[in-house]
Amino acid sequence: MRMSNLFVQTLREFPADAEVISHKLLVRAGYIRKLTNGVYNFLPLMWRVLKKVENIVREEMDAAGAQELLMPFVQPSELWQESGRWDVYGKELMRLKDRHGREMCLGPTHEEVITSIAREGIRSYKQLPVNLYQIQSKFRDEIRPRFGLLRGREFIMKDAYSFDVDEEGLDKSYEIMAKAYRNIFERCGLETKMVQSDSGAIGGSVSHEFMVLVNEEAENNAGENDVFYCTKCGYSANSNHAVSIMNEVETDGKFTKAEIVDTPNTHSIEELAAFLNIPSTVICKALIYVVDGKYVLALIRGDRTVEETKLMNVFAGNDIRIARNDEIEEIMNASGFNAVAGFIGPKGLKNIEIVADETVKDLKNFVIGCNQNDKHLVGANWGIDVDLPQRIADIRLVEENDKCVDCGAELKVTKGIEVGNIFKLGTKYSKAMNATFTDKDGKEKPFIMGCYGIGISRTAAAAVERHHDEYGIKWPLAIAPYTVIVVPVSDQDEIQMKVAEEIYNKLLAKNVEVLIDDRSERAGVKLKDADLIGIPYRITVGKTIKDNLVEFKTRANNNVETITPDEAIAKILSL
RNA sequence: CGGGAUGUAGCGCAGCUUGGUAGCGCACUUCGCUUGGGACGAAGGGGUCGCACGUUCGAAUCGUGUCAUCCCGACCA
Repeated sequence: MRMSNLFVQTLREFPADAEVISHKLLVRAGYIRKLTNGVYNFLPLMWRVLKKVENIVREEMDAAGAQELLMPFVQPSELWQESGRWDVYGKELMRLKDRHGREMCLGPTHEEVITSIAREGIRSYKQLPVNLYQIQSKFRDEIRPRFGLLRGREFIMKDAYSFDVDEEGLDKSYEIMAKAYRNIFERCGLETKMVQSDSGAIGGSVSHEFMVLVNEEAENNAGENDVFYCTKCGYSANSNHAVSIMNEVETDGKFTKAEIVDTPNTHSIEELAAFLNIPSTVICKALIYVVDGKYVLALIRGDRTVEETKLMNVFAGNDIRIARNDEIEEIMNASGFNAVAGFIGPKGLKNIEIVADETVKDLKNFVIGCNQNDKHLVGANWGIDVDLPQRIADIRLVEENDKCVDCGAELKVTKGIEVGNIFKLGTKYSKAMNATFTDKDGKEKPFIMGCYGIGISRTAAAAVERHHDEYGIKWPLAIAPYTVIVVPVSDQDEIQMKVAEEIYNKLLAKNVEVLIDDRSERAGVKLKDADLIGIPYRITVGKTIKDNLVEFKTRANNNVETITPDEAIAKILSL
């Protein structure tokens, strides 16, 4: 391709509305252009990159025995009613009505559709196992789209679904996918970590995410997830799922008798601890949440943080948020109190589910809210002054330097970009949608399902996050839009142009994806653009051509060699 | 959904306080000159100042509303 013909517009400056580096660079280098909030045009260079990623995904999925198909982007509400998700998916599901008033939605994922395909097409265990996948645009009406391609509303995704006769088969399918995913990301030039994760709204039991770890110190860190990992064994998990063994702390408050004391204006644990001159570890914190519209009181040790996903899962919920002040008022009124946040306790509260984190079990002579403003109960003990809730669970966020549950070594945290995930769905959808097959024993059984996603556009953006420098993108070879760019320094120089054209034509003849910068621009412009766009290799034909030498630059490490044109061609052909 | 900010040419911005009919840099067109790290000169083209209503002789500028975009928060009581 000739640069003079290539549809690309590089910008001298970064776009004002971009925050993270992949977004800034992809816009500035002319790969993408925003159409509206969270929705982007993929321009020719970007489309080449996306096709590269797609093809790697295709090859590995096909090699793993999966079969590609394509399902509709618009789906009828009836299927979602069947699975039960029409009412629980929330506002992320883009709903619309057709001209007859029938409710439809834009597909955010395709469990329902694939399940309907399976129940019509698969009758016998002899047809199993099977794994079907597609690569397609998805739409999720995100609360807050951001970070360019990393969290858009419309994005390209590969979603695969496996069907097995039993759990054993699912385990096998799951393993095959995990292996395929490792191959895919490795081929894309991305180092990933497979971490345990919450299974979320999709449902099911076991799930893992593939995270591209990003540098904690990087400015405008694009990693939206916290990943806890063991420094010794292989344990790693998303913060919404991570567990740990905690370090020992002081849990005896040493208050000799239980009494209600004045604690004016101590709205936070820090203020309360400072006022009473005690460590936060002898305070029992009480937080009111709303899970699927129902009130929940969560108790946790004062130095610890509630992990909302874990809390939500205790109640098998779909939605969780902290209660608003007016809701707290409502609860208090219903129980005959008037305390505000900061002074809440479990004792005497009505019509509320109470759950305690494991951290509060061992508290002795501790401090806890008593539903009276500006007062706390000190010297409290479970069973004497306050009842220990029936429901005790791990609802806490793991912290750095907690210990690994598998080996006892220290846990560390890092930021990650989730580029893929794999789920064991089990029979969640097949049962709900009555999707069954006839097994060997002649009985009807629901399919045992798994689902497996890869964000194609996000993977490309993550590659930019990981591979760039101050001058621009450094595409990994496998997903670069072009392999090499030939740059004649001066289009006035006949010899330079002639040699550049020769190199270009020889590479073209060998089916190399090659660009030639034949524009009548000054050298600086052409070289800056080549760096910005991030083509892995550059062959620069300049003055030294009179000695039959060109410059060969490797963008990944910015190494420069001076070699002959034939040597340069040979290097490219040997890649 | 709450809080903050911003909407002026394709991109990045100034002008607004103190109303008088729009400007700068990049990009674009033509000519000249230049060609190893985003040159230079000359001449051009391009904007209902997000939109609506209001105040005024007169609104990019003041007021009200609305839409859009970006950031922060969705949180530890």
